[in-house]
Amino acid sequence: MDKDISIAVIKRLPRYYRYLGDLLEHGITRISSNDLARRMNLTASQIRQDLNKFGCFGQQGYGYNVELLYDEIKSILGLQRTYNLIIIGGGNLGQTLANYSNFQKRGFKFTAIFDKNPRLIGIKIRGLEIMDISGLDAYLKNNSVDIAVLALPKANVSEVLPTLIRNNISGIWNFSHVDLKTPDSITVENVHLTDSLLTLSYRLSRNGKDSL
Amino acid sequence: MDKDISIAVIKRLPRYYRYLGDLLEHGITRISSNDLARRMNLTASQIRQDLNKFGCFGQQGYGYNVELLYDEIKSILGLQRTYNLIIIGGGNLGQTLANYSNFQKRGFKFTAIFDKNPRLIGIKIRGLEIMDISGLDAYLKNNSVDIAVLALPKANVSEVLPTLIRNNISGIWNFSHVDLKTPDSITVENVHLTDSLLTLSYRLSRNGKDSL
DNA sequence: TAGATTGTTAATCGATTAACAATC
DNA sequence: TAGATTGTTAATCGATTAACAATC
Repeated sequence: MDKDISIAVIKRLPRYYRYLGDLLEHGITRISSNDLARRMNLTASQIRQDLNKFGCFGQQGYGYNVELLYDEIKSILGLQRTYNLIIIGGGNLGQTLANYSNFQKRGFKFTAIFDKNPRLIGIKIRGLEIMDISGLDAYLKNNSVDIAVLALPKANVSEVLPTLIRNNISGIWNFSHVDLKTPDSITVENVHLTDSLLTLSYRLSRNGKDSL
Repeated sequence: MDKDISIAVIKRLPRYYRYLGDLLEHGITRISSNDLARRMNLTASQIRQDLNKFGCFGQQGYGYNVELLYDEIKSILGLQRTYNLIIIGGGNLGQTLANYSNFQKRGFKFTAIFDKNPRLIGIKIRGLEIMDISGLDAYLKNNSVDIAVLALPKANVSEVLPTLIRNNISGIWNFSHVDLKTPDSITVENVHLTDSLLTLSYRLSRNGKDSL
């Protein structure tokens, strides 16, 4: 359980997890770093280096036990527990995320949706009623919330961010197209869709497939 | 117009573009690498290195002209032209993306949406009627399409990917939770929401704010 | 002119790859 | 045992930071 794992490694972890899950589904019980590297388009060296940041999960002459490694990475990713999430912004994106079952399956539970638009308040999404944003502060005080999902226009972020900070939210999954200024105690993960699209157009106009 | 721009640099370009746009909006006409670095939480050195990969946009003793630099980066990102996009998958996510006006504003035009679900076919999203996926091949042959947006379950990707490849699509914006196997001529940009969320839970469970 | 700030070279830092002894 | 493959150290490669001469 080392400290100072680089971001590059962290970003590869979910991908390892995904590939190991696929292997499991296909009934493959063992895998060598070499074989996994070929499938994932990495080097075997890199895989062994990455995994050894967290422990010795393999066995010389054998490789890695898929199920064991899968469980280890699951635990490394913090998936042994569940998380309570609230969605700020009940528009298209907020509703789409609330409807997406894959998150729930992995232990991320949406417990509330907030919006300030009276037309949206009261609508039910997957059994969750969109609540008035004015109740956010009280909700945070009375419920255990781990992650706030920001799915609202960037112009409105400043209206809710102070409330989240004041209530010591642990994590923010930010879909708004701004970089948030938050205290160090809050972990922010950004999904900037527009940035992603511009990266694509850059590469299209240069015609290089320097993927990922 | 160098070759071999690293992915790290490419990923910073949209962020430069965004910050410069903000500066423009605030009527700021010049900026030094130092000032921009402070705002963006980068080093001045890195900014100058990044920009000089593409040209000499600054002036000693003065800094950078915001509008000029903004336009340069716009052009570097390939935003001097428009792109035609089709969305494969007319579910929640596909509809959300079609509704999102920011993309249109930057020159990304959605020209069609496809699905195989009879319940969705015929529904209009922003004036776009969801079409039967069986018409995809013909559509690609008769229309100029730059980017296909994959907003469908991973299980269904294999049903449409061959058609896209056969018709020489230039770019794929992939929201499906699989890594695509495509020829080098196709540029793929992945948005793996689940991976992003797992990255967040990893960091939450480790409690380190090694942001980005 | 003097001060500011770039473009660019050199130094440092970190991440990836290669190599190999240890060992299952 | 012999072969395979890990864990780990060393070598390489690339990206970031520092420094500074050039110059507006």
